[in-house]
Amino acid sequence: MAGTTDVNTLVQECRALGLKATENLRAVLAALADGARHPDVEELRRAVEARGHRIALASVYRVVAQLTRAGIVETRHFETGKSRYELARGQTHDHLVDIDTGDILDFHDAAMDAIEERVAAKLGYRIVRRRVELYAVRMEPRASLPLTGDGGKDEAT
Amino acid sequence: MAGTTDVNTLVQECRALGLKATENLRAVLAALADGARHPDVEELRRAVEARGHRIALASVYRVVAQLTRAGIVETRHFETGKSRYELARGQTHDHLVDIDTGDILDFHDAAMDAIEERVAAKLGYRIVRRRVELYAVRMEPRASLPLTGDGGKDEAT
DNA sequence: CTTTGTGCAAAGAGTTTGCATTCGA
DNA sequence: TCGAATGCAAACTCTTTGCACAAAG
Repeated sequence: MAGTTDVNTLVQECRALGLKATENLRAVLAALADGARHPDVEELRRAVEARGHRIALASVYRVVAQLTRAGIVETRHFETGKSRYELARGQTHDHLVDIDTGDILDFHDAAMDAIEERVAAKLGYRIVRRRVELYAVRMEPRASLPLTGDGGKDEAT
Repeated sequence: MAGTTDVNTLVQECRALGLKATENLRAVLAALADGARHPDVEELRRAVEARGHRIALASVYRVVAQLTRAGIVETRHFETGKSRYELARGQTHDHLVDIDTGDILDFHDAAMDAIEERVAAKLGYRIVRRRVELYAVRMEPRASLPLTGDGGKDEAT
């Protein structure tokens, strides 16, 4: 897992794709690799500057756009009006947004994919990309259920 | 189904909720009831003005916001950057977006709902709202499959 | 008559872009 | 050196808001 998010590896990928390994690029990748999971531009800029490197907001936009085109970053549009970014780990995944805290959990469920494909096929379509977002609240823990040790059971990363 | 989208009925609902039955409200409801399925503000304004009633863009925003609060309209945020609006028919439903044409098909699948709930429960959550969008392309029709009669099979309205 | 809705223009948020300068290969 | 990347500010798109006026109940 640490290898997947290794910054140097990501920079290599970028260079292989013809991008210049600039300080901005490195810093954005580093911030995405071990910062908050789904930062927006401002958070990303703060994360980069927290690493001691100044960057203009416009450059953050340009770098993430570039990385998105390269397939290294995914741009998400939740219902907040602003875009959020995350490293594209190979595994595609969906999101569950905790309405109360704003936390975003990643998950993946093969059966869900299968059903979606079946539904699309019935309509005569082949799925190219999907967006599944579950907006939810924590369930009241029942006394009979364990409280800890399963909260992050299916979460990615 | 025709009864559900009857404008007078919708206006009654609005009045019952304390909204004033203004010309703008009526015209927007009428445009939503029998115009394009998922108009954005501009399209909605054009549809209203095509009915011979002038309306300011700001008023379209205000009317749809009001109707959304009232639960009569649903505001959708696809990946285009602009909001789209539709009448909230009782049945909640998901969307399949035709990448090539921009067409939006509505569908609903109980099994999909069930799986989503199961996944959320496994993470310790109860779903409040969900957003499922499938971005897809038309399948090449195989010679062995019927061409007509199933394209719109599961579509709502 | 009072409350709510309306139009217009201005403001706001998020994002993109033109241009001169800097930097990586 | 040369093309790509950067910073800055201005521009752009979508949406909201303040205010004076009009209309609904």
